Amino acid sequence: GYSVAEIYKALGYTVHKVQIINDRGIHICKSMAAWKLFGNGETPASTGLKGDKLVGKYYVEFDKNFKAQCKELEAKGLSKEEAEKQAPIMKLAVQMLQQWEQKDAEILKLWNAMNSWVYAGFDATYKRMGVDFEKLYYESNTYLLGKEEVLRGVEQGVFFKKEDGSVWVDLTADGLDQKVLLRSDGTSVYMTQDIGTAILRFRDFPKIEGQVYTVGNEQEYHFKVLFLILAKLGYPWANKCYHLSYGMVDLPTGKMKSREGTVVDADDLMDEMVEEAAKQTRELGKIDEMTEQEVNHLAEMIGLGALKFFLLKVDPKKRMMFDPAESIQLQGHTGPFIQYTHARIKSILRKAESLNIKPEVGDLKKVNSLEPSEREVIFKINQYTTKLQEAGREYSPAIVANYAYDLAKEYNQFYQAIPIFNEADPIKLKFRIAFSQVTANTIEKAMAVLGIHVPERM
RNA sequence: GGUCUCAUAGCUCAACUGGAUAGAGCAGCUGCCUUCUAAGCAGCAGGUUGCUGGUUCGACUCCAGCUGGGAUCACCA
Repeated sequence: GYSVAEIYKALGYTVHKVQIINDRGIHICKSMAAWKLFGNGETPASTGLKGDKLVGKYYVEFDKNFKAQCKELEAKGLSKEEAEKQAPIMKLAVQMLQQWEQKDAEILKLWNAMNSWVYAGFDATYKRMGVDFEKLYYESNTYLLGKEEVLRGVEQGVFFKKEDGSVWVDLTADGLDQKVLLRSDGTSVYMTQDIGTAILRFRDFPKIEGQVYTVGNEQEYHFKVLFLILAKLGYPWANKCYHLSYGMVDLPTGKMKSREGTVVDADDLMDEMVEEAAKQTRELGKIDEMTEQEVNHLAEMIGLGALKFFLLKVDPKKRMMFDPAESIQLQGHTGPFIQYTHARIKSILRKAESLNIKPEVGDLKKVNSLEPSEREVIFKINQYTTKLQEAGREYSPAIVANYAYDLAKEYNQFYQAIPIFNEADPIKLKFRIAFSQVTANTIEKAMAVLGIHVPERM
């Protein structure tokens, strides 16, 4: 999603990158409940853990205890549903949610503390990845507007109220079901909040034409419903909202489940990749004239480049297999392959400069006398804009990623086939240096769209 | 069960939206560093594009059916 925003920026659009933060609801309360029971007052400061990790730990802790308690209750003869309701730890979480909605001071304090830990943790991770958002939306704020809108919808007759007080939308005419928008006790659901968030965004950024939601494909139904609701409420931009539904990531060991803690941790992954990059850089003996700081900087660039490229090279709409062992690869169809090509070109450009050879495109009629490998590279360079447009149309950074790879691949073939500085003809020599420079620039641009930096040497 | 979605080399992925001999990487095998960085290049091997039909001059691509994965259909988020 982030890279799609960068694609549109590169195409000249104005883009606002925003994020919704789900800071409301039972899932936070689960962590809170487990922390209260087993936390012994732990904080990120006291444990040295990142805030999001600490809260995540108690989310897993909750699930563990919850399951154990359910099992116990089921052994006593309760049904599964009954046991899930009666489990003491779940009762505590539900109670906390109610207290939160009633603005209970003590609960709000704990909620504030744990949320701030999570955000601080996320911030650190985003910062390292080079991801930033212009504005964050908090569900705990936006649900109120959503509620207003739903009630307005009832007045206008696009939604209806049942006897128990719950509010519904009827989407059977659109081939869908009836969906609840407000619970019988008047509290809001996930959908309510998203209605508010959407409207708020169009108020905050009046000039935008539409919105792209980058959310996993398990929420396809949700967004289908959301956009229909927005249309029913009379918002003309409703049909300019698009759900970029990305496929889930599978691990060789099975599915990722946050509740069970079987997720690949982004921070750990980045550490591993950077470490591997540093190791290989040292083994290849490329750090001769580099300071320790420069080596670390390079390793960070390569490690993160490898990771980002690995994730972005496949079509986001499809389900992908993420094999950590394979992602750590720095050869072949990878980010470092492209970074390496860039570094080599830079090396050529430095040499040309030291020899005082100026890049010059010269007479374009020479195109006919081009070597095949030269023609391939130039052909590829010229595809950049087309590919970028295609990527925008398809909402697919993979198109940019594979373009950058293809360009690097073509250039490497030329590089191998024709040693530039052996060329006696100065016109050809200058021309080759010129399109080498353009290649490097194009690689840099394409990679920048993906949030990947390219080094001067590696 | 309804709806949606996916299936391409041993593995991970491409294929300009219906065009020529389906391409890369990894893994395996062979070569290439006294020449701009070998994180590279060249080559070998690997395919009845899940199956069966249909439309078309032409199908990985479109349609139907089947098989097998996945998602979703909560007063969860």
